[in-house]
Amino acid sequence: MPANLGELEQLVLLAIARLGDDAYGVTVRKEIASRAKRSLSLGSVYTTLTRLDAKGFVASHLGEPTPERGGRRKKHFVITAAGRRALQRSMLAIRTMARGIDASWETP
Amino acid sequence: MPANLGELEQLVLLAIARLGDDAYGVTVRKEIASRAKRSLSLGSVYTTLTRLDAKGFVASHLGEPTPERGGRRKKHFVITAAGRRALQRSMLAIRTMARGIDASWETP
DNA sequence: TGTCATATCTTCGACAATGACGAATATATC
DNA sequence: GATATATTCGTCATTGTCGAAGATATGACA
Repeated sequence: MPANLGELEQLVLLAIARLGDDAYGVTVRKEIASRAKRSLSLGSVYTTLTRLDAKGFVASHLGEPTPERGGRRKKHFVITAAGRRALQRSMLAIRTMARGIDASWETP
Repeated sequence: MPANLGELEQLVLLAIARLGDDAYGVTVRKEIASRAKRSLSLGSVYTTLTRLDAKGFVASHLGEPTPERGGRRKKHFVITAAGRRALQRSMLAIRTMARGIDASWETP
């Protein structure tokens, strides 16, 4: 069970790490849009979130209803230890391949 | 047609960049195995190579038969300008998301 | 000198995993 | 109830992965 991560899975995992407590569907999507300059539908985000959960790479818990104009309760996500390892492995693979080629591939 | 790259596509592209003149199915596979510590079948490599070609991210040309113990002719690959751009975009997205989180995600 | 065995490489065919949406559904507040 | 906020569903496209089949050089040898 090698459990490799797809590109979007990596982005979502990173967004969660970056958002800390405030990581849930809508904010994850926003973070990816603004940071990675990549727009995707909420459906895509949730699908990925659900799959990461199924693989044990993230854990979730429902938040309490917030006073801000009602609406359904938020489902917050955090990265698990396994998710952290998987992400590090993925990123290391890419970095290792990229290191030492042309300067333009290096981390700026 | 946003043309995002999958994770394996990124690795294959990087392997080609790294191999220079000597990039073809077998060597690409070896490079990924030894560098990225990721083993995959030749079939997987060729499938990816073919798809990248179809998208115009790599170009190919057949090499002359080499004297070394016969065998079919090699199909050499090089990255195109479009491929280079796509790869840079992909890597930038990940890097931008990764930057500034916990120190453990940073480029070592 | 033909043709066969074998080493090298690439192509095929099939199916699993990921990516991506839009529409449907749930649930707080006012 | 109306509406804003969030998540789940159903579906299809793209990417990832193989194993097996096909192609083609060379070397051996009858």
